[in-house]
Formats: sequence, C-alpha cells, structure tokens
Amino acid sequence: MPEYIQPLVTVDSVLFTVVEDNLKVLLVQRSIEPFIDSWSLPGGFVDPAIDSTTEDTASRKLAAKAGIHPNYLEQLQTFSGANRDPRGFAITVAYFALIAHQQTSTHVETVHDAEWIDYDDIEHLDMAFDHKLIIKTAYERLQQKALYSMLPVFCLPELFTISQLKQVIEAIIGKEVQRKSLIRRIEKSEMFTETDSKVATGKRQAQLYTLKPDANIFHFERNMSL
Amino acid sequence: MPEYIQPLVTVDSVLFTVVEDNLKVLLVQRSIEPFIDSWSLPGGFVDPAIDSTTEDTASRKLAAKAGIHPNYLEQLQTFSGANRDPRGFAITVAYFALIAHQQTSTHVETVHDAEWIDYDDIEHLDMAFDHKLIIKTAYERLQQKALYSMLPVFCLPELFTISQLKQVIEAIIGKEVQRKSLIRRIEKSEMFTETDSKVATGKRQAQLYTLKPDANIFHFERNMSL
DNA sequence: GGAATAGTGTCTGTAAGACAGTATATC
DNA sequence: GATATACTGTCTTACAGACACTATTCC
Repeated sequence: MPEYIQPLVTVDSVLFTVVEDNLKVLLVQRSIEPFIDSWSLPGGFVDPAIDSTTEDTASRKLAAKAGIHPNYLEQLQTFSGANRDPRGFAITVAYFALIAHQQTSTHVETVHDAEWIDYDDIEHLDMAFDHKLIIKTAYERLQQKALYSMLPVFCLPELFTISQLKQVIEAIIGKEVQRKSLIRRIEKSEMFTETDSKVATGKRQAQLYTLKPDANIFHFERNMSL
Repeated sequence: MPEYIQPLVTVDSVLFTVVEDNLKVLLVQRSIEPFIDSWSLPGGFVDPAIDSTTEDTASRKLAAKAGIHPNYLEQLQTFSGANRDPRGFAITVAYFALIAHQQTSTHVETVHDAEWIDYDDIEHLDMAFDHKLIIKTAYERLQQKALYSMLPVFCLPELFTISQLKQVIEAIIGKEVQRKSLIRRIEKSEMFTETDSKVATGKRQAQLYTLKPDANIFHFERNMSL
C-alpha cells in the first residue's frame, strides 16, 4: 500500500446526440465549488459501495443527472494531472456515449438541470476543469469511428431509414456522404435487418432498418474521406 | 469531496519489443503480496509529489524497474473493479509502450529482475491481477495500429532497413506483408528520410531509413488485411 | 403531370495484393 | 557464374466517390 496521498478519482461522460443537423453534447451547470455555475460534464465520484466498475459510475451518473440510459457507452480516456483540479492531483476516467434524441428530449428539458448544447458552441462556453479538452477528445474519437464503422446508428431510434442514418453521420463528420456508399456499407456490415415496414417522412416511403439484436460493430477496412 | 473511501490507483505499462521474429513483453516477478512470485506488468502507485500526470508515473516506473525509456508511450485504457485487487476497489491506468531491443537488452537481463517474455507464452503463465487481460487488450491495440500506421518503427533503432521494418510488422500482425506495399506506405506517409548510408546485412546492401525528427504518426485510409 | 424523396446502375479513381522481373552484393 | 537479398514494374482486385437514371408517393 502506498504511504502517500491517493489521487481523487472522478468519472465523467461525454454524451452525444444529433438533433436535426446538429451534433449536441449533454452538459450540466455546476452548483458547487470549484467552478460553481460553470458548465461541466455529467459525472461524479466513484462509489465503491455501489459501483463494481467505473463504467457503472458513468451509467449511474447519467441516469441520476438526466434520466438517460445511453444506447452506447465506451471508455474514452483517463485524464490526470496535478493542476486540473484545485483540490489536488485528480484523475478523471472519461466515457463517451450516444443516444437518440427521440429517447430523451422531454426528460432532459423538464425535470433536470442538464441541457443539450451544440457542439460548435462549446468552444465559447465557460467550462469547468479541462472538460473542453475532454469533449474535444471525445469528438475526435467519435468522428474517426464514424469513418470506419456504423457507430452513429446509436444516435437513432430502433427503427430508422437510410436518410436518417445519412443525416446523423453527416452531422458527426461534418461532410456530405454518398447515399450509395452508405447502402453498400449497410449490406457489407451485416449488422442490420430490413424490416417489412416502411415509413412516409417525405414523398416516397422509405425502408425501415433495425440493428440486429446480437450485432457486433463491424469495422470497415477503408475510411470514408473527410 | 466524497465521503466514502477512494479507490486505489496504480499505473501499469505493457512494453513490447520484437526480437528476431518474436513479439515480447516486459514482465517483472512480484516480490510482495498480493500475488507474490507471480508475473506482473511493470508499474506502481501514482506519487502526486513526483508525477504531474499518470504518464509520468508510467515512465518513472519503466525507468526504475528496467532502466528503459521507451520510444513510444501511449495510454491504453483504464481497468477498474471491486474484485481485481484483494485490497479493495482498484483502478489501473494502463499504458502501452514500444522500444527496440537493441536499446535495452543488456540492461534488462543483468541489472534488474525484469524479463522479456514471448507474447505467445503469456497465455500459460501465472499472472497477477487481471494483467493477462491488460496485455491482451494492449496487443489488440498494437495489432490494429500496425494495420493502419507505421507505429512498429518504434520497435526499431534510429537507422533501419525496409526488411527490418517488414520483420517487426510481421511479428506484430502475425502475417506476411508485401515488401512493395511497405515501400508505398513509407513514401506516402512522408514520415521518413532515406539516409545516404547503406548497410550490408544480407547480400546486396540495403538503404537505411530514419524517422524524421518532427514526424507525426500518419494514419492510412486503408488497413492492411489480416 | 410536377415535385420531392427513395433507391439503382455503373463509371472512375485509388491503394493494396500478387508476382514477375531487374539490380547488386558475396562466394 | 550461382545465389541471396534488395528493389521495381505492372496487373488485378476491392471499394469509395460521383452522378445519372428509375421508382414511388403527394399535390
């Protein structure tokens, strides 16, 4: 066992969603020092009595602060340093998560003090700790993964159309993609089933797809170009 | 500040090298409980008085336990859990690192109790904590990166030939690669300079390459196939 | 029919895989 | 010259990008 003081350990999550054409991040306004009233990521201290891993902490805090159970949650990176937190050497295990805005909107806006903020506006915001850096790191990871996998489907509800998928991907990577390329990738990945229902959002009715229950995230051998 | 007990925080590194055709990992034999006499990864507790980040802890421990300053060091992942360590809820920030065996061999074998173990032998070894899992995770990351970047150069000395690079890549990914593909990638990446010296290892003399001083790791848009 | 959205056919471009062919060294 | 290693030329293959074309629905 170490003789010296152990670092503080917190867990924070960068939860993304896409609304219309905009990538958004869930933030909460701090009610305690340090950085009172600044925006920060939803998170908190690990409680070894409840959490069996830090992933549990991440889930628990997202549920508590915004009533959200994300479709996708993965560990991002751990941030550490002597000067990140005025209280001393601090370690933050950061997670990144995805959800469909359809699964969340009412809950977040009414009951809690959490808010969806446009990713592009975060740059100019007053953010606690190094949370701006954490969000930027999470975004870069999400963007990269969007280029070689179908991860963005986790920003969609259970049933979705190719146009919806196209829209979330474009919001994430910030560039138009070819519908044809998407269709080829949907087939290649074998992650989805065409349902027998269609939906009329625009003019012609669109085929609805759904993620196979046991689907693994397929990694394509080539990236889409940025 | 949290009222409850904070988790234990350690830092461990998975240091790889390639000797001949074999991928090796640096392990140390534990001299204290728990898991006394089992093999484990080189690492230890964060000391906030010395380390300004957990990366510093990783470097410091590699230097102390094996006198090694790796060519490459990146954060791998953080492992956490209530049952990983008999002493309580424990968090391990794991790093993965690369070095050329030419830069290390004498030091490790004589002065310290650290030892290079064949990656393929680790499966059957008596390993402390969940270090087997950590090593497997590190290997998967290294293998993936070898498919879309020139990361394996960090397993080579300053001057190296294409054949040497081919050899380390093949040891890492476990498959032959086309020499031609490598040459194309070396050019495309613009990470290297052809030196004006050549070396005679086999029959015809081979061109020596070296990493540019300010080189960033280039990410290719396509993976090599496994 | 016109307009808007959904979906297909197919050509081009790029980079990896395969492999034959050439070059340079040692004996 | 024989052989082994280093290096080049070039054909094939896979898949993303581009974009014209067809299909279906609403008005």
